[in-house]
Amino acid sequence: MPDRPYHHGNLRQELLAEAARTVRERGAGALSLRQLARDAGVSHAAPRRHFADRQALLDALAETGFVRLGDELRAAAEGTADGFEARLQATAEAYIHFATEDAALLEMMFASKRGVEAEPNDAAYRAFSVMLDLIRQGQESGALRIGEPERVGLILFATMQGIAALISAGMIETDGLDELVGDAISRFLRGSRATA
Amino acid sequence: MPDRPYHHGNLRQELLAEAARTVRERGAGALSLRQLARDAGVSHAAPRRHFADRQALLDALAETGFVRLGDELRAAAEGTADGFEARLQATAEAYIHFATEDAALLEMMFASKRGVEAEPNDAAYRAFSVMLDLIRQGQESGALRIGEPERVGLILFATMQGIAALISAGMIETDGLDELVGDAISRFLRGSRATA
DNA sequence: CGCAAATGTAGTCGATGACAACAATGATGT
DNA sequence: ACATCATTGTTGTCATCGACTACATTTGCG
Repeated sequence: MPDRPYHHGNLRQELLAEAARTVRERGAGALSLRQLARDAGVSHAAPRRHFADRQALLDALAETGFVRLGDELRAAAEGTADGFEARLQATAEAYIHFATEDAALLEMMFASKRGVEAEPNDAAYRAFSVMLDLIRQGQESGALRIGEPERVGLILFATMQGIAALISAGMIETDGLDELVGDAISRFLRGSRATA
Repeated sequence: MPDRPYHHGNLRQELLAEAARTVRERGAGALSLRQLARDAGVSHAAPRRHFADRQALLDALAETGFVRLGDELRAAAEGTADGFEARLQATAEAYIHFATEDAALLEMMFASKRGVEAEPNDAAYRAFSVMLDLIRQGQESGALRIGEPERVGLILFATMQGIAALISAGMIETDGLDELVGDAISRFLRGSRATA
């Protein structure tokens, strides 16, 4: 039986992966650096070599969350070829899917940014830019007419995030969920294609 | 100099008030039962008589938050006499005001409900019912035509909460905020008064 | 080969939440 | 009045945690 080598080799990644698991299953509050260390089979101080403190771990987790969210949104948007409205719908569903699968993570992602001004190149912005691109595309195709893309995208993003929050809060039954999302989207579309 | 009496007399309320202050200024994570006890001038175990554990304190705080949010929304909705759209606008502004003044609390409020199915009579629902009433009123006045009030109210609520989340996350500059909210509202209105 | 940086370990400190046993106070019924 | 009992507060303790320091092992580079 091979004793574990002195150097783990991939500790940072393993810590992040296990942390993501814990957050998904038991929430961010249940996350303990020492417990992560035990799970990974290293000493209690080892995580410190990779994360200056607990918050740094949470921030890194939030960052990977935004990356993944951006990827999933983009995949949904680009994996649907049937025109603007269908793409928008698919993207919204992807967002809601993420939000239901990883409610605690999503909450952390937003919490991690409180009190920090947004940098135009971070993962959060790249996730948002999927919306932006979508909006621009809709405007070119004529499905959308009103407003600067920045603002319209923000409103769209907010709508999705708001629905996600209400789901997390248990204020929306998961039954009629797709229908609700579809309704919100088409309402947004109707409101955005009339002339101002 | 009067020694503090053995019984504080109003510990629960004082703990909640001080906790609200701490959450507002330094976030929910910075809240410690022992620190609260010190602030109130009682022993470290005294809070336990009023809150079974830390989470119970947070839950109570969230509850009072929903009560206050409901009150403020209702005051805004009812304190504006100039017709449906203005009322809607005022309510939205009240929501955003709450969200900017008490970002961490609002986040807590939603987090506290995760994994619990909504009860139709709790404070969260009463806050939401302000929206509901507003929607019904709008439909009677003819300003809104589409959809069951429940669903439309949910979408409206989600839109506000979403904008609030983006503000907390620093993704929305506070400059053009009122304008953005107004835009979101009128977009929602346009989308909801066209025929389905 | 040797040295420095990276990575992991052991030990410690102060703070915390939870709990138990005990004390003071106040309310209630007679 | 007063005995009794629930309420509310106190002291003491424990396990856990995050943060920090000093030290050990490994890896990689010159």
